[in-house]
Parts: sequence; structure tokens; C-alpha cells
Amino acid sequence: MARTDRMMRLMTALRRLPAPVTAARLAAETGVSQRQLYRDMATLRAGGALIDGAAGVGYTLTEDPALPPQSFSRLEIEALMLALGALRQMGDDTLSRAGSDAMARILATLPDEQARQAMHTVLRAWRPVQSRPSPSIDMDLLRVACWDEVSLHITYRDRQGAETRREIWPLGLSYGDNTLMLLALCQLRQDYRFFHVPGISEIRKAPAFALAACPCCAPMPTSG
Amino acid sequence: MARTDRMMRLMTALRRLPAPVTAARLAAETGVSQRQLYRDMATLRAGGALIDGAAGVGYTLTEDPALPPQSFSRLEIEALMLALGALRQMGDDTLSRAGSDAMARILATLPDEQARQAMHTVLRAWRPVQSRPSPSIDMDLLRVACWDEVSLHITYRDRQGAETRREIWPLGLSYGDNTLMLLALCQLRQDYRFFHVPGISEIRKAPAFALAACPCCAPMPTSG
DNA sequence: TAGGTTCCTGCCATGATCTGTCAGCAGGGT
DNA sequence: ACCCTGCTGACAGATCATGGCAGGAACCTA
Repeated sequence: MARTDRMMRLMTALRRLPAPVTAARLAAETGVSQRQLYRDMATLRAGGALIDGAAGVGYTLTEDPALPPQSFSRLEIEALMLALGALRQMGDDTLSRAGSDAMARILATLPDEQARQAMHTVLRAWRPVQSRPSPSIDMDLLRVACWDEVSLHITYRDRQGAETRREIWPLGLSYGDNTLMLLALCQLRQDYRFFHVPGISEIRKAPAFALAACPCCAPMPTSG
Repeated sequence: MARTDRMMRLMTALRRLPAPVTAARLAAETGVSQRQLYRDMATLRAGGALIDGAAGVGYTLTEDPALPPQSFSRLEIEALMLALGALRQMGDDTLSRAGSDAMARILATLPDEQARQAMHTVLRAWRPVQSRPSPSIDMDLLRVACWDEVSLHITYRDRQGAETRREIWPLGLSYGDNTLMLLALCQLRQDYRFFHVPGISEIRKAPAFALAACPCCAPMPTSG
């Protein structure tokens, strides 16, 4: 649909060009006649865009509600950026990268000026890195195990230094101040336990048939 | 435009109805002929939607890129949620609330199942609260001062306990592990300094004419 | 293997909509 | 007063969306 695309480009042009912008300029920018541009402008306004049109001056984009759930206030942007900054200091690089990607996506939807200010004001969030999980631990494996609800065989050294081998059912990761924790159903203790991730080693997936042991999501019995 | 609206409703129907959904059902849902629904489906796919259509079965929504910048992967959602959890432990309630609002807005755009799982897996992010800024400090005033670039008069007690009165030019807040820091241009020292927020008291705005003293954004001289 | 269901595509006629051109009115700045 | 610009109406032609029909191919069940 050429029309929808043109609306997008019109919105982009309004954000990009220094205000105020004349209808003639916007018409040239979007490749339509001036008459049609006035119609497009009416469409945008009907869709909720706040565009101030002053005779003898031009158009000024007041706000950009773009799409229903798409707008974030400046405060919200700062909150998200700050939170992401804190995330980078935690011991999960994959998660940190995902957060940055999401943030970049959000910032891309903002007018340049607003994004720039958001970057500027929140300087940084720092915190001393104390104990990150040892690099040998496959965080991605742990996370996927939580998602897919498969059990794992691990070797675990507790805080007293005692080492045991267990089969666990990972339920979720908890990111604490000084260490990563893994909440799991422990087959050895037959109970829910927290494991501190740096103590975990030798992770490998348990055989698939162990799935039936899951207490919360046992597969429906199949007929026959 | 009726067409755009219909696309929205089609997307909504795909999210709402239990998969798989037949074309006939979706056509009835959106009020068009079956032939037209196939065309609409092609349009959605051309726009990037990942919809699996299996002959003899129906349609299954694999992913929901809804709108160009608005889709987040599960990993990104988790990263954001986790980051927000960390944010709550910092000493800025307004910012924390803003972050939660933004997160709610993002979650609202997700299919229910995905949102629920995101809530489930990331249990929580905790950290010991050590020194939050004293409740008497108006964080909002500090933040707005950073945004609007106005100077403040403050009473400041440094880490050695010495108390001074200063005029500062707030530039940004830094959220550290144990304390909030405020980066500002200090008129007393004529240099950039960090102030730990708990040491700040008696904040009030400086007279407006002080604006001319801003080193980085002095107003352009007006003619006459 | 057979039959039913469903996704998917091409073709065509009809009707709606979009678009450009022309004309004119109104508001703001000099 | 004058110019620039936003804004609206009318009309004709071009474009596009839509529905109906026909047929092919994939998937599932029996």
C-alpha cells in the first residue's frame, strides 16, 4: 500500500526537517501534489498526530503519538536507559545485549532531539563488579532450560565447599547484588532450592524422559 | 482508512483466537471475503509478520512484529523486566514508577502467553538497600533541573561532614551501587563536581538570570 | 489409497477511493 | 496593502480494493 508508506515518510520528514516546514516542502518530500498533502495531513491528524499548522509559517510537529502503545515519555525513556545500564553490570552478557538491542529499538522511534537528550542526562549507572559467574558457565543453556522446562545434570559446590552432583529442574534466574542465583527444583532434596550460579559446573541436559517428573507441567495423558 | 484498521483487527484476532485459526474464521472475524483475507494475509507477511499457514490446519502466529520498531524478543523482554527490577531498588521512586509504566505498555503489546512467561521466568532482581537518598530530597526537582538546565542553591554536607552552601548547575544524575550522585558545575569551585545526593539539603531554584552563566548553552545575544 | 479440509493463486468485473488540477477563502507577517 | 501560506470545495481520470469463480497443492484422517 503506497498510501500507508507515504504517511510514514511524511511523519519521518516532519521529525527530520527543522520546524516549521511548509506544505510545499513536505509535498515535494513525499512526492505528491500540495493538495494531496493537505489531505494526508488531515489523515495524520485524524489518527491522533498533534501537528500545528500556522498560515504563513508552516507545520510544526507538537507531539508524536505515532502508534497507540508506541510512545514513551522522557521519564520513561530515562528509566529504561538507566535500568539497562544497571543490567550491563550483571553477569549475563546475552541478556545485557538483548536489553541494549531493545533500547536501541525504542530510541529509534523517538525524534532525534529527544533521544539525544535522554542519552545526555542519564550519565551512567555504575556499580562495582564483584563476583560474576565464572566464564565457563553457559548462561544461555541455563536460561533456555528455564524457558523450555527441561531438567539438567549439574555439579554443584555449595558455599561450604562441598561438591555434589544433582539433577535439577531450573525454574528461573535471580539476579542479585553480588551473585547470580538459580531457583530450581532439586531432585536430590525433592524441594525448591536456590543455587548460586558460580558454584555450578559441568552442566548438561538430562534425558528427555525426565520431563514427566515436572510437578507443574506434567504432559496431558495421551489416549492409548 | 478502513484497510489499515482491518489489518489491526486481523492481527488482534490472530493473537486472541487459539491457534490454529482457519482463513474462513478470520474472514468472518474481519468482515471480508475469504479471497480478500488471503490478500490481507499476504500484506501482513510482506510487512514482516511471521504467520505460519498450513494447508488443512490453519494459521498460527509465530511472532508478532506488529509494527517495525515495536516487537521485542522474549530475551529482550526479560532483559527489560530484569533491569526494571533493579531500578526499583535505587533511590528514585518517580523514575521507578516511570519504568514500570513503560514496561506495562510494552507488555500490553505482547500476546498474553508470552507476557505471562516473561513474568514467570524472571523471578526478581533484588539487592540490599543500603543508603537511599533521604526522603526529604526532592528528586523530581533535581531531575527537572538537569533537564531544563537551571541552577540551584543547595546546602551540601560532604563525606567529611563539612557543610557548605553552593550554587550548582546540575548536569545529570548518576545512579551508583550505594548512593545517588549528582554531576554538576559548581560555582564555588568553578569546576565539574560529583555530589552524593544524600548530602544535599535545602534545595531551591536560583534566580532565572543565572542562566547566562551556563558555560555550555549560553543564550544567543539578541539584537538591540 | 481415497476423501475431506484448507492454504494459495490467477483472472475479471464492479465499485470505491485516491489523486491532480483549478479555484477561492482565510490567517499571519511585513 | 501585499505576500506567503494554510485550508477547503468541485470535478475528472487513474488507481486500487474487493468479491466471485476456478483450480492447484499440501496436510490430515481413515
